[in-house]
Amino acid sequence: MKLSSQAQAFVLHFGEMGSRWGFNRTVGQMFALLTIHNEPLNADQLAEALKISRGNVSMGLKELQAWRLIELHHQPGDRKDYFTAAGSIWDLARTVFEERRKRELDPTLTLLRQLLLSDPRDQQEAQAQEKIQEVYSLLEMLDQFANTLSRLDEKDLLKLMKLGSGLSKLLELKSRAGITAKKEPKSRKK
Amino acid sequence: MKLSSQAQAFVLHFGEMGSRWGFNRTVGQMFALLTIHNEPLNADQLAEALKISRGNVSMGLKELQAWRLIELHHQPGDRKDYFTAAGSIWDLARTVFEERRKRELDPTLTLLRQLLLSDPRDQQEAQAQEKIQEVYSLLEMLDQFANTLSRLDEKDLLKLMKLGSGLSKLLELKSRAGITAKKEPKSRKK
DNA sequence: TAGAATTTTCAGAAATTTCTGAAACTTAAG
DNA sequence: CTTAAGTTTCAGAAATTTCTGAAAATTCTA
Repeated sequence: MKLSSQAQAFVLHFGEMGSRWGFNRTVGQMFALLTIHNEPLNADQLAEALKISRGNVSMGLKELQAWRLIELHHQPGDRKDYFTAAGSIWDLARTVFEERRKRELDPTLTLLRQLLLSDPRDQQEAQAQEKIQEVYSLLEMLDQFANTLSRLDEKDLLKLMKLGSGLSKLLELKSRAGITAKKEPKSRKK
Repeated sequence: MKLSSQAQAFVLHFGEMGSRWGFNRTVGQMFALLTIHNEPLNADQLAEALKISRGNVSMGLKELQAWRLIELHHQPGDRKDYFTAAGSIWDLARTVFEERRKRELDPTLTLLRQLLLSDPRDQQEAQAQEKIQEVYSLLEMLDQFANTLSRLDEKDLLKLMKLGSGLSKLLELKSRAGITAKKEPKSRKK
């Protein structure tokens, strides 16, 4: 396994960025490598290509599986486990997005929900709780929105992201849309 | 400065989540505290409330300023620097969003752009570059979209996030919208 | 069932990040 | 000026995270 300088740079960069994206350097590198490499790779190949220990590869693969970013394959007549990136670039991006939502939002929502249960003992606490409520409402909405985006199919997602400044125009339209939509009985069922 | 157990929990949690959101524990705590506390706080108060060193507070404040999340105030007749969260919860969320986009996307886009310049030497490299192109296109679009969202005013943003499953319906409408919009000359100027 | 091939685990080493606190620096007041 | 109040800096200590590699566990083959 020799990496072209292109691949090398790509892999190293993803290693560096890894921490910002939620995993550590070697996990980032492994993911990057599995992403640009078309053929499945086994643990030894990864260890060799990235010059890291076999044990580290094993842990990294476990983590990438927890992220649902890679999948296991087998080559006929070979007992080794081979891995590839799980799906297209789009699939991967979507998965990262969903996983990050889970990890970055859910625990906070749970805590805030809890904090909002008990009622404030004094003025001071009342004000704090108000703020907590604001933070909660916002994060809750964000979470819902992220959810909505996750559910869009690729076509719609693409359409949405390509809208650019057309988005606000579309939103303006929105209030009228309900009416407009009703006015257009286009297709009945389905 | 004594924190209610509510505030305590809020602050500690933001400390723990900090790393996932892009800053370290104490910076997360400082930010949380400035967010729920309505009055401006000075460095000594922060250090005392969070039981961390004065030096650490100074560094943390610098970082929060780099994130544009806090602002400096002065109390008449007091030479100390006082800080508050910069704006409403919405403002803060928006700022975090923008800063994260900068830190998580921009460096990668820059690198990938660069990698795409040189042309592949062999089959292997060609395939890798294809993948890199795919990743680039996706991240570029994501970046644009994040940009678009950042520019929306609060009203529109709220509308959009509240759409839920209405979003895909609105998108369906989109193709027709261009026409519809032109057909409605509603208001001329302003 | 033995043993060979492969993967996983995990204690401690190495690397990295965060934090402290004393000293240096800055600014305003007297 | 000189001094006092306040802030920043930064070397090294402490804490945390990551990584290694040998041993244990698992799985397949014969």
